[in-house]
Amino acid sequence: QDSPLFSFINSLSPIEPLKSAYSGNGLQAYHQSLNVTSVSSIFTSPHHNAHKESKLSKSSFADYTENELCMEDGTDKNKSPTSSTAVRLFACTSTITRESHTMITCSVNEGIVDPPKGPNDFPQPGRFDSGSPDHNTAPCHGVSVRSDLKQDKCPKLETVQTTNNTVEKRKCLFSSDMQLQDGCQPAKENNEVMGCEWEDLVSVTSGELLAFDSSMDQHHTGVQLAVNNAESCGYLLSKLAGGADISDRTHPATSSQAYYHEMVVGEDKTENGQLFPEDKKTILSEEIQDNINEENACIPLGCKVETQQRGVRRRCLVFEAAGYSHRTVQKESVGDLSFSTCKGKSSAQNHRNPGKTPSPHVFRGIGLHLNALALTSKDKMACQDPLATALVPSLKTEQDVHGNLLSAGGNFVHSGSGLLDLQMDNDDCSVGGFLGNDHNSSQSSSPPKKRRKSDNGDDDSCKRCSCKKSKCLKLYCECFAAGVYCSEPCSCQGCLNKPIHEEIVLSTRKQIEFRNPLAFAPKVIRMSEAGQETQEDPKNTPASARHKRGCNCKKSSCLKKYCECYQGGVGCSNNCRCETCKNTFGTRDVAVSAENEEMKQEGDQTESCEKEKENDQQKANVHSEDHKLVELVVPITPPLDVSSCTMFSSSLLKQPNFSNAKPPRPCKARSGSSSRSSKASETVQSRKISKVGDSVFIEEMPDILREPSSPGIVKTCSPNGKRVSPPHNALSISPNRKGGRKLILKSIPSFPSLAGDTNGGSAICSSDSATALALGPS
DNA sequence: GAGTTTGAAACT
DNA sequence: CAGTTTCAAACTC
Ligand SMILES: [Zn+2]
Ligand SMILES: [Zn+2]
Ligand SMILES: [Zn+2]
Ligand SMILES: [Zn+2]
Ligand SMILES: [Zn+2]
Ligand SMILES: [Zn+2]
Repeated sequence: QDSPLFSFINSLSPIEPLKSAYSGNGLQAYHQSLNVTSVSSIFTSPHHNAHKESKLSKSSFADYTENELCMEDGTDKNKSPTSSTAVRLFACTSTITRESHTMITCSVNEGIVDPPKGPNDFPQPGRFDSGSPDHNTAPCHGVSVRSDLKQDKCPKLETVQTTNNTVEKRKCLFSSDMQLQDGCQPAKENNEVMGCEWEDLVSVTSGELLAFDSSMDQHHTGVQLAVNNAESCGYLLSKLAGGADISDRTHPATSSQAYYHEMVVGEDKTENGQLFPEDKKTILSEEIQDNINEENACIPLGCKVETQQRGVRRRCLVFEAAGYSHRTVQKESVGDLSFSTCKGKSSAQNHRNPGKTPSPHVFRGIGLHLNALALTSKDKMACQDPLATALVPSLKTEQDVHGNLLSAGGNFVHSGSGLLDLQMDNDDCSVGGFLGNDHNSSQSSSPPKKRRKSDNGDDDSCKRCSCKKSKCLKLYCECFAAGVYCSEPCSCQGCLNKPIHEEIVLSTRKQIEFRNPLAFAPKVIRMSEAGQETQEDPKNTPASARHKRGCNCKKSSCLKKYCECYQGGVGCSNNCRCETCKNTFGTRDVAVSAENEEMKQEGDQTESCEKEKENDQQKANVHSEDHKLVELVVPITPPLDVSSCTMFSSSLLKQPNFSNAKPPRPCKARSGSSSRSSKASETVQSRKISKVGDSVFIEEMPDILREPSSPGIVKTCSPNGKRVSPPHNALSISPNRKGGRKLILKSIPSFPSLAGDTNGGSAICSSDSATALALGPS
């Protein structure tokens, strides 16, 4: 048994020849061995098998073999339900891409994962089934289509490269897994400890997968599966290699995410790098958006999805993120729309798979995965889908788990993917613009339209870095920092942050990450919180977000983009060391703040403060309202300590990751973004604070994702980028504060946890090799 | 677009 | 960990 796995792994790098086809037999057998009856039943479901098989047959075979391997592994370890899923995934994957590697990995993971899940199995299966049947069929087609597309579009050369990449990726994945195993806590343990959580996770995953299926088609499903699988795989691997111990540590979730990322990333890269990119990317993005929108509805994917395999994967990734957005959207609903197209669409479409919808956002967001997951769960919950419901619980759990366990896993993932994604981002950027636009035009109706899309902006908007001495291999470079490769819009000199220098980029990234694990973690953490429950106000809960590391502003009073907090659209937290903080999104020491702030302003700092104040006021004058709001808010601000919250917020972490990836910011607000932001902000305002917070939050995420530019969240709003944007500020501010307070409580901390998670995740993701490093930390 | 300001990143 | 230098973005003009 083990031997097979090992062999499998070994073989991984090259492509393995698995032989068997993954046929149902394997699965069944597997199931039996596993014991998971319930699961088995689910998996067993003929439907799936049939579908899978059919799919598999269609697609690839090599993959299947892999599946077999997986199966075997699984059997060894036990697993079950998942296996079936995994199988599907594989099948899908295979078909979809050559990425079979990834698939393989996944399969492995799946095996592992499944077992633990046992309990969860039920849900999963159910979900699975629900989704799968219909979807499956469709997906298959989709897959085939994609293949065609790829072939057509991609030149042979590209294909070749891709393959190579894939292989490498595979390796990486493995390595990652390995690492994870080593570093990570064992799934088992977790399971035991958190049995519930674990289960939840699993279930969640399943749910997600299902959702994907429905919405996205097979591809998505495949992706999801892969993800799930990946997670499980990690265990397996660890077990196999290291033995149980490893598995114990690792978090399945984490592993999986990481993998997922990688896979996704890998694809993206390939596509991006090789293919082309933009067009496809754009398409993808669009598709994604569409999907997202549709997702809810369940849709479409096939066609759209087909277009780009990549897209699919991304979508998968997005999922998580999507969840986020979704949730928010849903909750907030309309208001959100303004944010991004997505929202609008979602609102329109939402129905079914709300969670998915968001995915597009996520997609851009990059880092969102983790968060997305969490959100997803919520979303799902919110969502009507049965799956969702089922998932919901699990989702939450997942979040917790992630946070707790894995933070690492989740986080890292993004990092790894980051680079890859980055490329995506570029596309995204543009896309981002379009997102709204495209979607709007075509799909949605939406709402808001986002504006113009493109019009404008996009083009310009997407400026990127203009590095001269860093070669774009240091954090000075926004592209690099965001985990993206430099692209056309960049005006950098001596740039090495390009796909062709992938090795260098990854190695450099690892180094930096090694020094500072949080380096690529999302800067801003958000909590979504769900709000749900929280409810303090009826409205919603706010979401809080804060800059992980806090700023150290001295002269900007945190009122300009010089301040990372402000730029990120979040208020300053206790982590900030700013002087004279006037961050419109919330000042530091809020709680204390009211009094303190006043004190400070008038008293101590008067000096600098005064000046600043004056300046601010001046601006304020312009914006006077804003300031006022802010002030008001300030008092409100509660005293939370973020710290406590933060750590915890593992879930947040996830998001951040994505966010981290952020954008290359590039885009300025200019057209699109600005409009967006403004809209968003407006919306927010109108809505109200509590929501506002969320909305803002959402905005941020999306923005980030979407546009690189937005980074600041646009918030900033100011289209020109000039400094202040009063109105916006005001709007945003209010939300923040309100949200901030509440949110803060929850989210704030993200920092550490995120970092940890992120790091780990990123490491893993990022590069295989690099990843390894990452694992350790968390 | 050039030049200044700014605070993070990098370095010591 | 603090202090300094380097850096590129944010901002100004
Ligand atoms: Zn650069
Ligand atoms: Zn660049
Ligand atoms: Zn560059
Ligand atoms: Zn600041
Ligand atoms: Zn700050
Ligand atoms: Zn501040």
